[in-house]
Amino acid sequence: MNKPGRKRLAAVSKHDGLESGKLGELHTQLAQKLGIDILGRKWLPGEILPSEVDMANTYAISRPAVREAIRTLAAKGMVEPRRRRGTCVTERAKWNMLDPDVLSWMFASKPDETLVKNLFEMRLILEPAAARLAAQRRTEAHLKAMSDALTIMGRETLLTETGLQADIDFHAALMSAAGNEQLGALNASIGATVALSNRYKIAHDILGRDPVPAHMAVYEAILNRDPEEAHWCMQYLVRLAVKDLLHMDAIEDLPPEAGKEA
Amino acid sequence: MNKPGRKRLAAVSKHDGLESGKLGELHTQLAQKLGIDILGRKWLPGEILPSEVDMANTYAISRPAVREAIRTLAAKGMVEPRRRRGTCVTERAKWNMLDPDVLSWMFASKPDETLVKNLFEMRLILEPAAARLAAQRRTEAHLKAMSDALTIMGRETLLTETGLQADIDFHAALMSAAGNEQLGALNASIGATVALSNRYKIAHDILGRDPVPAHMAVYEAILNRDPEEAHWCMQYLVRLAVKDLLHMDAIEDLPPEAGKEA
DNA sequence: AAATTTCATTATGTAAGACGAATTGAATGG
DNA sequence: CCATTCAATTCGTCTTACATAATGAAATTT
Repeated sequence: MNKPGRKRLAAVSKHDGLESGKLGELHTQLAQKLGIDILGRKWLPGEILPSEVDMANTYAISRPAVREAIRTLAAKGMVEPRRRRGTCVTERAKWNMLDPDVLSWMFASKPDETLVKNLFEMRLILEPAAARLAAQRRTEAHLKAMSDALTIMGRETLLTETGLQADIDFHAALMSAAGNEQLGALNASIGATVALSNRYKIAHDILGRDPVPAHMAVYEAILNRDPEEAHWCMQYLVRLAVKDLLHMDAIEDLPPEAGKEA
Repeated sequence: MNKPGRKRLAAVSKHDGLESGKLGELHTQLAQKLGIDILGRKWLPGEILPSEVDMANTYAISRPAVREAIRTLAAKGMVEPRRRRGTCVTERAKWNMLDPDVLSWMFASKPDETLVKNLFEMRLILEPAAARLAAQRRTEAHLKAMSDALTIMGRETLLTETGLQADIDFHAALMSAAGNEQLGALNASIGATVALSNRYKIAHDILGRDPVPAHMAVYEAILNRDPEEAHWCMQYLVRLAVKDLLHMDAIEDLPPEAGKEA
């Protein structure tokens, strides 16, 4: 089966090899390619990937480079190398679906609507709770970070890269203010959603409503140490994003808005 | 500075080298050791780890092994190798605090009470919401998995390894029934907490109350497709665990129980 | 004939040595 | 004093070789 004729060349093989341009290290490129392929169901759980030497030949890179790529995927729970058997794709339940890399690979492989809905569902559960905690635990530094982000958002809108980053920073500062490192680890996924929804709006030219007021309301509730208000305002904010992005008034199966009226 | 005298020997260096016994691969051992050290604050964010060759000499292993270990840590966001600068420990906010390995390293480095509190705080936010979703999305397969787990729990109690596993399985089945893959990725952390609290109880010989009734209540609410009831019952269940493990009636800063009476 | 043991195969795990490339920092020159 | 150049350091990569363990088939024994 294996054609032994094809000698490994200088890492520049136009059609199936990896680019040697400014795309990062080789092992990173391969990890990315494999990750995207696995998430895109080109390799299914339980299947065995080609052996390291095969891959090295296929992509015209060295075996250590292949191994490091596999090591990366293994660290994210996606593959499991074992002697003599080869490297096996693990069951989906073991994958770190919230890892920033894995998330980006998911977006790259299939911009699935389910993924977006799942992420917003998660935000709708987490962020209001985080806001509630933040209202009670925030320090001056957190307030300043959030306030600064709001200022930039107001000045730059979401059309500029810095404005978009400010939006992300706002949510990051809030998660940090919640004072729970483990909860804070979910910020990466939230940031991805924020970026996604904003980029979508820009791409489809739906400037829509000004995002600052809703953020400001959250900020003030946290400033005033009002947990309930913070919770409600954040829920409102996320629901707005859902409405804009998914054209849904609410995510099914999640409880409707709390008692308060808009 | 470098002492060139010490030649790298056959991977068995009693005092500072890595064991060559049945502790897994060398790169895994090193990743583990470095991970624990970093989480234990022996290396602080911003600091540069020893160069790859230095480490290879120190632990009497090969450079590829060192590199694979570093690759593992990099995949979890804990270090960032760069040419000429060396491998730098990243800021804590970038670490995947919910990664199973990272969690286990945290437990190994410092059984911090804050960590336990953080994890239960997260459970108290996530699991009731997940139960609510599960009540609306569960399939027969999910019900069977949960029911089976309950049966085993009732038979084995939490004193046996299988009984403990059944408890974990119950929560895993519930998270799966919630029908959100991203949310489901948090199950690893929840499982760690469940295991932790049960092992703690066994170690301190607090058999305490029978855990089955509370679980059964959650199960029945999900069986009956009653989201509110499921939410409440799960919140009650987690609160019980908090009370047993942390001797606290409630986690501060989180809202008190809903309207219902026990 | 069935079960056990043995052994060769195969893929990952590890080692050693060399070179490439990029970035940092110091030395040099304007 | 600033800019440029250059050299040293460290990660990134390649190559080759051997070790190790697990698999499956063959051979032996019961």
